[in-house]
Amino acid sequence: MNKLGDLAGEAPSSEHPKRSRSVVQDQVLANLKDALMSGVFLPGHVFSLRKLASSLGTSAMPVRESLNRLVAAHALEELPNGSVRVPKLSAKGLKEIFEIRLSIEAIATRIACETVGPSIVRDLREINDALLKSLKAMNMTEVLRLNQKFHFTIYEAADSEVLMPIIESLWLRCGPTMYYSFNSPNNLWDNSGHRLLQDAFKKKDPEAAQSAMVLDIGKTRDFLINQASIEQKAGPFASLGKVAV
Amino acid sequence: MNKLGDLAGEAPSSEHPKRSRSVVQDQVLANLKDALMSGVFLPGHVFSLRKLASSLGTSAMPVRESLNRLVAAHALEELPNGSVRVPKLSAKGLKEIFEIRLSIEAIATRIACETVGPSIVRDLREINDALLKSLKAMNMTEVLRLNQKFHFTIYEAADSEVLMPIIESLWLRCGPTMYYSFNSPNNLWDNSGHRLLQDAFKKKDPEAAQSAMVLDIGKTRDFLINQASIEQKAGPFASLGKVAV
DNA sequence: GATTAGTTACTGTGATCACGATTAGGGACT
DNA sequence: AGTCCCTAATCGTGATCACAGTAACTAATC
Repeated sequence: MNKLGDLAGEAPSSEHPKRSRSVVQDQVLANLKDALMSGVFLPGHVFSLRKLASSLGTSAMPVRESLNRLVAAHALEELPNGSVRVPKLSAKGLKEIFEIRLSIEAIATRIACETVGPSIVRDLREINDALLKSLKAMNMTEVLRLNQKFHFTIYEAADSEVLMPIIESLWLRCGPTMYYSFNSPNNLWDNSGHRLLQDAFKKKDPEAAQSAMVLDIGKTRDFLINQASIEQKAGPFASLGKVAV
Repeated sequence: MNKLGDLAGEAPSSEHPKRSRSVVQDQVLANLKDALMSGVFLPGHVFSLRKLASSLGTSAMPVRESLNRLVAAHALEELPNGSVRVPKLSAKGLKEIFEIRLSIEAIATRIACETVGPSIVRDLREINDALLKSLKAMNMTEVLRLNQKFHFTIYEAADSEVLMPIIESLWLRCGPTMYYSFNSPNNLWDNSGHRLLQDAFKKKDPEAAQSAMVLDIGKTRDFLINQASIEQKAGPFASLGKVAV
């Protein structure tokens, strides 16, 4: 499973590629973030600095700094020997994260609904239409990607440099687990939250938008908690072996 | 301004110092965090990798990783040329941070009051007594340190790996500005919030504790916002530079 | 055949260097 | 005296290396 993304696929032994500024580290970081959100790495996966570097076609330095940033954002956790891995969320930790997500994303939703223009209504509808189509095709990877896009379209509208990093960190933390759980068979996605959200933004009703977001996240949380208790043996919450990179 | 702390002051050219594991980076990071919270660096201060390294008696590597982590936590911000500096908070940014602090720390306070044992009452009283003493002596550095200890005693009691990193990040972001503002002459510290908090924990009343915390943070916010408008010319709120991503 | 000891490969860490870009400073010319 | 250009110092970045600790694997011994 080489090459996480389409990062400059040249051989490491080639001559100096034209790099203007620190694009390398940014690309590596973006790649890793995307991979985490998309469920490329399972919870518990341990990263190897040199292997990751060579698989990305770069040296260890940019990977070191990227992993360091993800550790600082608690998207990855540090092992006693200094290695980093994708955290295995306990049921308690998962519940905590969603508790905070409820509060923070509710605030962001209210602010967004208070300040944003009407163009967001169309954006949200388009995203949700695509989501429903992917849901019908049972393409859960795409469903999760579009769900993320739906939520972040709202949060970006809040235009807060304080809220956004917190929300991103929370999503990075529960992303791997979410991906894992929503790939299970008995998965029925409830779209009522998204509908209520669109209605609230159409009517520019911040209170309604806020409670709709609380409802939407609450449903996701309940599903995940339920899955956690089902998959307690083989799921990402138990001891699962490492996955080759 | 050499030597932030008492970090291994040996000459870099000496023989191998006995280092068991990655204590160096941890010490550097702890030093920088402490310095930020204590107001050693003013908002706008630009860091130089090599100078910081030599002033700390180490090489560039541990400093690089520490600064990187602080950037990831938004405690420092990245300039277009890759240098990092202490952010100059705009009045809007400061207001946002305190808005989130109100929500997050209120939750942490409620959880703490619900779960923690009675020993916290004594701890809080001791800290607040020392705070009042330092206040009488007009030792504002000590007051700020004890205020931080008071708050974090509560937050640590909530025992959450989700809330604590968020709270720490928020304090790191507004720390330099707080230190700067509270060193001003016309500063009267209102201790009523701390008193109400202690009462609430004594009676184990989570709701009262939560609203007392909201009150306490709100008072600090109002004072800071007021200071911001006073010092609009020369203070840390002056012409806010671009905010790099 | 099971256990233990020894060796080998691999881990992150810290230090150092080359590179390109940016910046500040000084000198010369108008 | 003011302005402009050139140079030198400094910046972060990416690559590479030595080191110490650890984990795993192999081989020898009981």
